Amino acid sequence: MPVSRRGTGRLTELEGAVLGTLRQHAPCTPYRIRRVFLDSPSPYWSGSAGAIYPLMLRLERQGLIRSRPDATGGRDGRLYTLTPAGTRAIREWLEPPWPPIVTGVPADPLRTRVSVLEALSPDARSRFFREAIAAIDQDIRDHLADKKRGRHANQPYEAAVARGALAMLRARRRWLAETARAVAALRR
Amino acid sequence: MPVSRRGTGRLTELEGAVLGTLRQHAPCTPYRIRRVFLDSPSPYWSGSAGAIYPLMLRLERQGLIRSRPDATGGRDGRLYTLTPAGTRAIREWLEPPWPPIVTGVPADPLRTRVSVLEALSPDARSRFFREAIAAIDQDIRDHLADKKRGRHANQPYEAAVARGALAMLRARRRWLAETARAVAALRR
DNA sequence: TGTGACATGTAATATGTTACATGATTGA
DNA sequence: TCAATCATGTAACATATTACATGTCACA
Repeated sequence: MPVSRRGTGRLTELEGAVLGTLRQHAPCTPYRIRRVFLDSPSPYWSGSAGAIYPLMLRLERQGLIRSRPDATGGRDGRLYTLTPAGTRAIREWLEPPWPPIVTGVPADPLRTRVSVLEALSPDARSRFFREAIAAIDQDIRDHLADKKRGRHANQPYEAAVARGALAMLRARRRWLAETARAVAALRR
Repeated sequence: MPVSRRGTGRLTELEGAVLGTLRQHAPCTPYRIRRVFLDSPSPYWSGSAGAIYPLMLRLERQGLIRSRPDATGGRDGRLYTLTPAGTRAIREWLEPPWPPIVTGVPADPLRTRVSVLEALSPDARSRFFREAIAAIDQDIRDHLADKKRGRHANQPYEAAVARGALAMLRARRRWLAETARAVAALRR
């Protein structure tokens, strides 16, 4: 699905993320931007070539970015930079007012599944919580390892983003553990 | 975007949510299911007709649901029920192992924006945090009002989902407030 | 010289959004 | 009787995914 509904005249989430990434790395190639998504710990940003290359062509046609030939790499490619209109578009995307999907409760596939959990046997339900908590714990460990390795030191916004991701993982873990207890109590 | 990448042989998020909702309300019309999405406090589930009707036709072709004519409504329509294969598909979708997008850090449009916040002036940054926190506070009030009104009383899983959504809103609010303070400190 | 990682794309496909058309029901 | 809402769809469109084709580079 087109996941991101476009507010009037506004950028989609992916467009905003691409322009924002370009702002930090310009001038750069589409692959450089893909790399940022591919290396991101969030599984949400796939960074697939079929998304990024066509998107950057569209943004250039819209006048938000500009490119020049790039000879330095092995193959021919293009180096992109923001235009003034692109910079304005980023600001408009960043600033309020936002569409409801921006500030509202974020989607959570585990929460969606819990709403259907009645469909499982009691044993399978216990297993659901056990495995989900284990998976989140693994994610938390990965995030902490990243942090220890000094990723984002001296990059206050990236560090804040990492703290935010960690906070969400922990809050979700807490909620799952509580819910597991509540569901186990139902059983009696 | 197709928001949900399909694990091998598995349902997408929307398919899982539709089958799960059907399970709770069967036999019912596609509109009944749309209604659940439309009434959901999460802005993620749009419940647009153009998503639901074609999706249910597909699910029927795949043998996961079955329909019969419905004369009770004003216009002709169809009443759907799950097939045994549909019930199995729900269980498979619910149970581990899950693709990374299920247990990983959920996407958060506000977090994405924070990673680009350098693009704003200090004043605009302050405004960003002020407005974002205000929007979340409003959401929290709405959720509490729903709760007070007794929505989901006696429905343990729905109640757990509501608690989860509230927990995420609060964790996000806390993170935003902390980040606002950290950013304000940078300014000096 | 062959293999795997890096890099630049394109094509076919799937699916969600927006917008529209249509009809029934309800209440002012 | 008019408007709004409920309800059932369809069609055009946008855009992300998967899979593929291709070329370069490092290095064994």
